[in-house]
Amino acid sequence: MPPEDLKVVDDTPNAPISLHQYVTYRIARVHAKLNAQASRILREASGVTVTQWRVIALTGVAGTTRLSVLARESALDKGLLSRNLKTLIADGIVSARVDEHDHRAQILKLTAKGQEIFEKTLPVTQVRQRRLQADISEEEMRVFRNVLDKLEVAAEA
Amino acid sequence: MPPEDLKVVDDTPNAPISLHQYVTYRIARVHAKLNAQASRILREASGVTVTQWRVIALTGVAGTTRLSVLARESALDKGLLSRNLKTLIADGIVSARVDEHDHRAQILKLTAKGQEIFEKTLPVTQVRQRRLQADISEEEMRVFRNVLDKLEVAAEA
DNA sequence: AAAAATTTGTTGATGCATCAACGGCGTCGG
DNA sequence: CCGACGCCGTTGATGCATCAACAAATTTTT
Repeated sequence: MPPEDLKVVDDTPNAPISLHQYVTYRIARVHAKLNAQASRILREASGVTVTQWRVIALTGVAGTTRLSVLARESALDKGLLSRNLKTLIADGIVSARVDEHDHRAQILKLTAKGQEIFEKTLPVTQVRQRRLQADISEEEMRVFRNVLDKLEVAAEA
Repeated sequence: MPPEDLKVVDDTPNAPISLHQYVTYRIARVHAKLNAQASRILREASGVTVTQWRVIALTGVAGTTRLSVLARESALDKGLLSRNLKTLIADGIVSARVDEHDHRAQILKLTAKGQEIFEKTLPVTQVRQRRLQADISEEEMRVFRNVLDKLEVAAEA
């Protein structure tokens, strides 16, 4: 009987194993739910997708930036960013002009419309963030982020 | 200047805001990295994908199960599961036979080949799990999971 | 100054995830 | 018994994410 194998491990006190399907798993689940929530909130607030909002937020904060910088800062795929920027530019939310000093690169900036979306949406995301954390103490949060850091490092090895 | 807006918020002591791009964001990043790592490890170990492995593991543990049960237990989309099962069945890893008592449902089970993969791969995932947690104390882990739970609840609201 | 290597951003291919619509089956109330 | 309803699993459509190949521009090496 196959169940035996896992049960033994799972029932072991302090078993690191019941967590296999747990940590990675639970992160995946929580991630999916947070993502769905963010997606819904952003769509209602301003009709942008999560990735689009990330680009808008990063660009808004930076004032002026470039795709390669966004890719580094956000850890998002440059191909993904390129596609997203294309629609943001087409929608008049981001402007792009060729860099004088490097003709490969484009200088990205929010348009007035983009700026408006940024300023309107930022508070919405802040409220959400506060709600998410309402029930979590600072100490818990500190530990949480610390563990995330450790997991991220371990995930790269 | 747009940066002002955020800077003010970000620099506020105890600002809940510097975390907007943090918690959700960091979870997304860690998730992506964990996923990529799992994907690589599983491909090397037995040539299955992450979702396939989840199906195999759940089925292996359960001994016998059904798609709807898998969907509930794993919180994966039933459509996604259906597609994955299709290839697992085609590859001779899972067997399916119609339930006598409910002709809509199928009874799923690992084949000998699937059982072999399950038994060969389980330890690999266990080792990985131990590595991931090597640097994390039990207390940290407890807090971490607790925060994940709270976030998951908050994400559903 | 020419060749090689690197960087920037675009595109295509593929796989994953989510949502919605559907056909078939079973169950429950009348 | 039978019609309404809900559940099981499949399929299609769509969007997201990752990887790899590429052209153009720049930088480094020799």
